[in-house]
Amino acid sequence: MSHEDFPTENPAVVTCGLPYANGDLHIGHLRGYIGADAFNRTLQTLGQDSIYVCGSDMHGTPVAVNAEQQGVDPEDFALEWHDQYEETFPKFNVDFDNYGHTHDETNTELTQEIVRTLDDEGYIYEKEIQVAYDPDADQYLPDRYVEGTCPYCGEKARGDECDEGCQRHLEPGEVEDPTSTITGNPAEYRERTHKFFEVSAFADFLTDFLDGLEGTSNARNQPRQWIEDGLQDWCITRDMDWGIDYPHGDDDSAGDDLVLYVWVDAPIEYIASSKQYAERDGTDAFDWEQVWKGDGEIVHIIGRDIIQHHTIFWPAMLEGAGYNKPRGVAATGFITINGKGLSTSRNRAIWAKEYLDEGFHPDLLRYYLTTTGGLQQDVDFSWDAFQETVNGELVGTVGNFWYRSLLFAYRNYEGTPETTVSEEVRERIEAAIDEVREGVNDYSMRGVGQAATRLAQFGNEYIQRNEPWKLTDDDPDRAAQVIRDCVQIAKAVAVLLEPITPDKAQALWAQIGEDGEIADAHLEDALEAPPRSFDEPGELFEKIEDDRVAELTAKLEERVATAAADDEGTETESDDTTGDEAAAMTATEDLEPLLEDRIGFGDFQDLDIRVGRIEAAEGIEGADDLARLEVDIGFETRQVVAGIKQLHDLDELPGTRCVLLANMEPAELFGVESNGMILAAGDDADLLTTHGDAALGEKIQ
RNA sequence: AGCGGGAUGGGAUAGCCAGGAGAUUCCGGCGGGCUCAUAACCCGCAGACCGGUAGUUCAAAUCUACCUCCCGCUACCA
Repeated sequence: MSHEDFPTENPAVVTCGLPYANGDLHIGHLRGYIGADAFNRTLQTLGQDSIYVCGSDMHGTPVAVNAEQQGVDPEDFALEWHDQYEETFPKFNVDFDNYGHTHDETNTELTQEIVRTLDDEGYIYEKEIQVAYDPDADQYLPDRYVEGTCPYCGEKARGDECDEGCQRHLEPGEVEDPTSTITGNPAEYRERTHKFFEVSAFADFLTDFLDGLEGTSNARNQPRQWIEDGLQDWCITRDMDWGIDYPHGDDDSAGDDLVLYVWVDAPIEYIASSKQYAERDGTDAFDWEQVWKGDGEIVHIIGRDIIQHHTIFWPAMLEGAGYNKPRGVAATGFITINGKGLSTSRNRAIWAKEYLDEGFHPDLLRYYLTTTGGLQQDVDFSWDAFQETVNGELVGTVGNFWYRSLLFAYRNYEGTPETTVSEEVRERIEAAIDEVREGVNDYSMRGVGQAATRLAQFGNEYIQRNEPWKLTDDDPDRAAQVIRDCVQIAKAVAVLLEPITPDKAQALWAQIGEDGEIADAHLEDALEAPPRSFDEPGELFEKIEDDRVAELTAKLEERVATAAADDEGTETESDDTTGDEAAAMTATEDLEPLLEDRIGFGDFQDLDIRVGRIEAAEGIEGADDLARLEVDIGFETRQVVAGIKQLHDLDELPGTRCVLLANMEPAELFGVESNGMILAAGDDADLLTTHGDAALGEKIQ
């Protein structure tokens, strides 16, 4: 089964994975939301009737537990994050038609209705399983909140997985000597009746479904294997208070305290949010039931960690409840920072708020995140690469073309020259429009962005090749023609780039004197003549300077290093299987506290630290600790005095590599001049050295 | 362990699904041009035997098998 290309006659719904109401947003999240936003905007420029909806994921154990730890109601806790998200998205031009949350009435009702239908259709059954229970806290413990001993390898294990030992998946009830991670007390097992959704009944359906599924290849291929391995039924209830209650039937004795597993109600928010939009907007404007129950185009853009939820559980639920299934699932890759995995606990991340606080325009990040790699690829973020993209493509190619064309047009014609677009340019723009169409149909936002950038590139080449500045006097007609073409290209670039950089495209739109919103423009408008006159244009993108990048990079690295140092302290704790926490605590307490005062990168740069090699070492007469060293730092050999006499065997030092602060003020100690400072750690003067091939004299940076 | 994704000039990235002239684009390097423009822009050059091995084919970066190295997933952890 293959789908008709976008745009279709049907309404479309685009969604992104729901943010889990439990923490700050970072660029890893943003990548998905921005990608989906750009996808939706592109569909709209194609003329597709399309909306973009999402909502906060409010339920689940992490929210419940974190709220409890803070002594607040889980709803209040989650709503606080929800509010923050809702405020943040517009700042990145992520324009949801509706943004709800899973705890609201619409979602609650819809979820219960769907579950009831699945129950009525016979897809849900009860089964007794062993569930850990904390008698002191008087509550059942979802798997992750139980720790104990792995029955297979004897290592410490979590309730669901032997994460430190044999990696085995553990069924409920398997962990030995269970303790509650909430109270630390021993837990006991109790038999509980839970509800299971018969996913296994949908194997054939899912196989067919995957055959026709559009999107990224990983979202199609991975689930196939799971189906082949045999689908297991899905436990869809939890022993918790926080969540959506299992809908009770009259004869139902089981699910008293049961709420639905968070992954049941989370994707239903896609439907609920669409419904809220339609009801707010009037069903005439958008028919949510057509999309979800009739002929509609449903596209989910998600992270690749939640593929199975969207390609197995979710379509099975939809099928079982008589709903329409997604047309496409696009699973994005991850974001890495400077080549290493993003880690929120280690503070290795670029936070949404942080990015904005640094004063960067959201469109820069939008462009970077959507065009740096394919949707499916992992994308590395570094301030260096960010600068390169912004300065090279947005400033140099797009911005410069926009500005030079419009400025020339303004100065010589006070707007658009009165002539028609040349055939060559019209065809080039049409080709770019086709590239956008192909891009979105291939779920390639990169392709969409590049179609626009390449058109700007053509514009630069075109204006250069025709040199209108030479023609204004010699051949005014020809000059007018060329500039007319350039203004058209500038307008076309704006239309094509709108899905990626909506703000900047709008600014250009205004500069060429167009009324209204460029977001309402269609691709074909790229070929429509711009208004006759416009005002003097301004520059839309500005360069990011090198020292700014250096500053940001240093800031990030310092932060990660600080977090890593903290982490090491805690890691010692958890790695220590004998559980000697007291020792670890003491070790940390002995350390000098970290300085609160931060220094700028400039301050760091003031330190000239070099790689050196100790050539000679001898004690200084009359001094207890001081030694006179000769250190080769490439350019020269320095004499330095260091307080390491009693801590090292001086005879063994020559030949040792070391690290020297070279621009230390000279000092005289015991009559010996010291011309630098050897770096060493702690009271034991553990000498710092290098571990690679750094040449003598190389700067530490 | 199984599975998924990746491995392309110094760096980064496209092409692979629909196999065909020694391969895209960006950054960097070298040389040139232009001066309308944000020291921008345009042109040219150098540079990769497309992770390894073996196949299929007239023809493979593109298909098949095996292998190596990264990243990730394996469902009652959102």
